[in-house]
Amino acid sequence: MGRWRPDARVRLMEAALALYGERGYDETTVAEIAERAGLTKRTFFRYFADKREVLFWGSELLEQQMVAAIEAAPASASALSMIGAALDAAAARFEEAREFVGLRQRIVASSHELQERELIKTSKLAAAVTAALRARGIDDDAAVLAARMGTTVMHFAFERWVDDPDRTPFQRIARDALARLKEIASAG
Amino acid sequence: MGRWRPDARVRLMEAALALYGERGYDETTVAEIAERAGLTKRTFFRYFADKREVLFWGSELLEQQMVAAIEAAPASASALSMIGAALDAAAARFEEAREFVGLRQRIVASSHELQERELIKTSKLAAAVTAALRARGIDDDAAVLAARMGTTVMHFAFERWVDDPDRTPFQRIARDALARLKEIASAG
DNA sequence: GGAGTGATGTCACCTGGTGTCATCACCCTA
DNA sequence: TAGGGTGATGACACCAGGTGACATCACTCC
Repeated sequence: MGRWRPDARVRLMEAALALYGERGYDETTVAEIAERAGLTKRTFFRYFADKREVLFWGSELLEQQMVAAIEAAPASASALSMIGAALDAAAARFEEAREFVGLRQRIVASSHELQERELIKTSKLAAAVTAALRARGIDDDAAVLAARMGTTVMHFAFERWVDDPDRTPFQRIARDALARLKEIASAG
Repeated sequence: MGRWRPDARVRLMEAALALYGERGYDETTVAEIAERAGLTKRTFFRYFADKREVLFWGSELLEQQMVAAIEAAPASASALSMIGAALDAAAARFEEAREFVGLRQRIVASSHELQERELIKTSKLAAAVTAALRARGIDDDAAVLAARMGTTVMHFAFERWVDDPDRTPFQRIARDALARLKEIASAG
């Protein structure tokens, strides 16, 4: 076997992405992924907690960048304008990996199990954003609510962005969505 | 065995709730639940799609009642005021089953797997609310965003409500939270 | 060149989940 | 009142995800 060959994690990710894409998530076996990567089922589970997690590697990076954007916002910024900055950071990350993100999204959308995992990742992201907002002096309740509005807008914009034939930049879609959300909230 | 004894589904639910509460979700086996209910593992899976689903029986009812509240809202109502009505409906449901809801919540909070399932149920609820808003003439984007704001507020209020020593009514907590959300959105 | 170390393989095992068929309780009808 | 039909359940075999324990290999460093 490919013992000791480097990049086991990356090989496993690529194998999983390929197989999930080719024949579907449910129809793919962990043993098959491992075989394609020249490894063993046991080794797969040493790198990824479960069969789903392999698709969400890198979500911490998005989280970190959004948090960093909030930390870097001007002192006078309101909660929602810091959310706007975080969304800009997300935009940069999405744009730079557009095709990967698109494939990944199609796979996730095809499986109930994967959507569950996606939702809890979003929830974790919201928690991180909440903490970042609190660190910037936003009070607890407002931090929670603003962070959730942020992930709502991100999710909404993401869905529009991934299969937009015009390839409108994520940043623009997200900004419009955020503006729309404010409008709806104010009109109530 | 208790063949033919009625209420198999209810017996399974009660057994599951009891065992999850006593010894934890992960430490409970489906075979054990079935045994406690006087049934078989195979029968458990005839009533519930999986080990998690047994805790979410009745979530369709909440959905229906919130949708009904939107359908019954006055013609002049804004998207967010219809969300308010839906939250009132949710409040009624929560209050009438407070202790069950609390136990269930503690169990869900203890397990990652169960939180995932909870999140996808919330997402399904948001989709139903979105459809109801659209049926009331709210445009697509606004319906999606308002519905998500609604589940955000519901979730936020729910967390405060379940372990509030003062037993403040859910309705009041939710209304305050909705007001707070509007305030944050407007201040941005 | 040999000891140590960390990544991998091997194997056994548990549990969630499903397909298939037998079996039982109950109802209906002659 | 016997017998057939029907739907719920049991029994059994099986697959895949996931884990613990231990052996084994490649590589490094002395």
